[in-house]
Amino acid sequence: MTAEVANAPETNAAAGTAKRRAVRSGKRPTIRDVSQLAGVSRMTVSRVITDPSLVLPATRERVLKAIADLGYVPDRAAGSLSSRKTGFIALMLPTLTNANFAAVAHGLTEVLREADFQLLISYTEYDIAEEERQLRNLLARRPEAIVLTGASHSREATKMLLSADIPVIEIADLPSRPIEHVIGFSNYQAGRKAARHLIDKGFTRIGAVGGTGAGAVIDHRGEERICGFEDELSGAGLSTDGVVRFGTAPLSYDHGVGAIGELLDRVPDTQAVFAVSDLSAVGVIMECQRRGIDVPGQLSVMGFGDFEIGAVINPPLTTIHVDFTLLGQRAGAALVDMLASGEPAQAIRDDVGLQVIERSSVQAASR
Amino acid sequence: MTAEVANAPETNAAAGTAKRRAVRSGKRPTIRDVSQLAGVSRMTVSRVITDPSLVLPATRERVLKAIADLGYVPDRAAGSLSSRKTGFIALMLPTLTNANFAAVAHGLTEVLREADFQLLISYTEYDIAEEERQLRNLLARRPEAIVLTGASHSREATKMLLSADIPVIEIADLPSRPIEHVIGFSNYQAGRKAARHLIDKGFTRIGAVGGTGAGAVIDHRGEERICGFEDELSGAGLSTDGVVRFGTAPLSYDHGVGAIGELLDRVPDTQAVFAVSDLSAVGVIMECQRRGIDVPGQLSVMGFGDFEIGAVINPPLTTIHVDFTLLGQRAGAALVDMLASGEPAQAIRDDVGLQVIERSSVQAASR
DNA sequence: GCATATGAAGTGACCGGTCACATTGCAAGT
DNA sequence: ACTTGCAATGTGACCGGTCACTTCATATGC
Repeated sequence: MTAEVANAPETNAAAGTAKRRAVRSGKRPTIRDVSQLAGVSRMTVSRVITDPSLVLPATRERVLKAIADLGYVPDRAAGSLSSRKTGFIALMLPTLTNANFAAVAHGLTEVLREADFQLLISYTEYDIAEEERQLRNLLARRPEAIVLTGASHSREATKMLLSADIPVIEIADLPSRPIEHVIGFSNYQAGRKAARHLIDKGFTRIGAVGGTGAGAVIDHRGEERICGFEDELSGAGLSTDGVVRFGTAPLSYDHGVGAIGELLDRVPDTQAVFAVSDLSAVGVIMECQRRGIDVPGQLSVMGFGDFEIGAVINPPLTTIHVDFTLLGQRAGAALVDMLASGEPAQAIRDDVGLQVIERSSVQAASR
Repeated sequence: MTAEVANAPETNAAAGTAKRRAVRSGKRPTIRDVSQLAGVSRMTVSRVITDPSLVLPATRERVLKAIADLGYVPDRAAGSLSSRKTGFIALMLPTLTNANFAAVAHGLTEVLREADFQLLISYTEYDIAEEERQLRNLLARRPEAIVLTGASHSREATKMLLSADIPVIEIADLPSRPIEHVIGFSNYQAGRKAARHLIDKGFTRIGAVGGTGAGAVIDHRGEERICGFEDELSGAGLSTDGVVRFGTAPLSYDHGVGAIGELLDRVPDTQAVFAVSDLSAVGVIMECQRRGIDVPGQLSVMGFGDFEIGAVINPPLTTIHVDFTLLGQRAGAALVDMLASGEPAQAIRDDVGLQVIERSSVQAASR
């Protein structure tokens, strides 16, 4: 027996029968088996599956019955080869262990499911070399389009993307030289906006915590936010001594815990901090509680990403919101359009924007 | 031009060339093009790709050069059809918006990447009907194995899984009648263990918060934990009045915020609460803070899942840890073994176990 | 009543690889 | 010198669908 059903030989009679049939016939039924059983040609079966309206109801029923009786499941690999349509959309993200990127995947799936596309998800762990490797694997599956986080790719990766000759959408950033389509927001502007917000609240000793920009594993988007933040600070004539780069991507709660320590060592009288990620910001707040530093009384804290946890903690976190689900949905909708109509789509550049969400972790400076 | 490069006509000279070549030749190069350019047969090219050791180094170099010159990327759909090996492993989860399930995906990928398998991820949103639909789509891609969250499937889904005739691994549960292999832990035992822990701390008025068991969208695993919890409570002669089923899956922070309100309305003098998910537990703690209820002074809180946030909040959350990453890795390793060796593997039943993590959100009852 | 349009179903080639087996050249064994 | 063995490469069929046509029957128009 190929596969024993442990502890439950009686599991399911019907299923058992199906199983035995599959084993007996030696292999899975093909479209040919179905056509013979239904007494029609293979093409008719194919039509029943791809566009039933092309087949007379009576015939259709016979075919459907044959399909059900045999437990036939079409082989998409064969179909893809012939029709040159795989129904795959490739998605490459830095990681799935990040609620916002997971939201992108959800948004995309939602839209693509209806159009019968299957997402091929890959992740790079923020590693550009890995991105190239994964990309090669993905392209071998002949996706009809590819969605990836934008802005920084290896030379070879860019080349592969271009010669793949399929729609390419970069998301979660707004690169100045996109490969083709872009649906995202400016991380640099997010940083500036954060700084502006804190400056407008009357703070003058303002810090920030982000990841280090060294090594192969870099969070470019986070770094861009930090750069924007620094520039805005400088532009306002304020010191950037409180901008701390600490630890490596992916940034999580721990990061904030460690980074705020370093920041306060450096600039003890800091009034407000921006963390490049809400997760890090939550870590900052928790560490402050532990140290007896009142947030926002003594230190205001601001994050980025509007993660769910930010709204729940005490004090609730002021942050910058980007609608990642929407971003995924827009990307999906754009792809469905492009792939349905002929190809020569105008290059898209879609900024989904940013929004400061004011909650109570930031409190205007007392004068 | 097929695809305009917005705002950056000068993007990348090399890439531009590749693009033009692809466009000029009209379509992607095939193994035939490579073989002609290299002056060898198609089979030799195929060998260079799948097992270079079969080809003389000199020949190999010529082929590799031809591949590079043409920018050839093999078509796995064609290869799959012929070799009857797709290199796909299907993974079906309730959602990706859950750190623990995402961890499973990560653990699996890690192991499978090395063996050159591509994960085909699908999620069901805790909906059994959707599971069936997704399963059908997945099976059409001819995965060589399938990994899914265990215990409850539709009749039709079970049938499809059995007749697919590929290894099936159920994870994140330990169904009494598994389909084939199981790598997981007992959610029911997790519930009992949680109750035991709180009872041992000396509490007598103990509550719990979980999701409702009604409707199509059910979190069976959470419900099992609640059942185990109830049983242990009853077994100890304690009341189960404080066991609250509230809201629907997926459970997050909000759930705890709402559910603790209902629980305290019902049983105001509750001493300790178990939440079926850490996320919900965090919500409970934050809501208590807001209401001025001291945790753990007035109310002890315990969660499940050992999510990162639990270690960071104040007070740190007592919880039950399950190593989901390990779970994914084990599943991956088992699959690699099965697929490498011949098939007739012994049915696996692997319990990765549970571990109570004591932190300070639970404090022994004062007598 | 007959040419023509239209809908339903069938035919054979083909998609791009890989399988099983055949062929070739050359070193080793007797 | 003549097998024998093996490594390197080639040959043609085939995987399971779908494409572009063709065929056939029936409905339609004049």
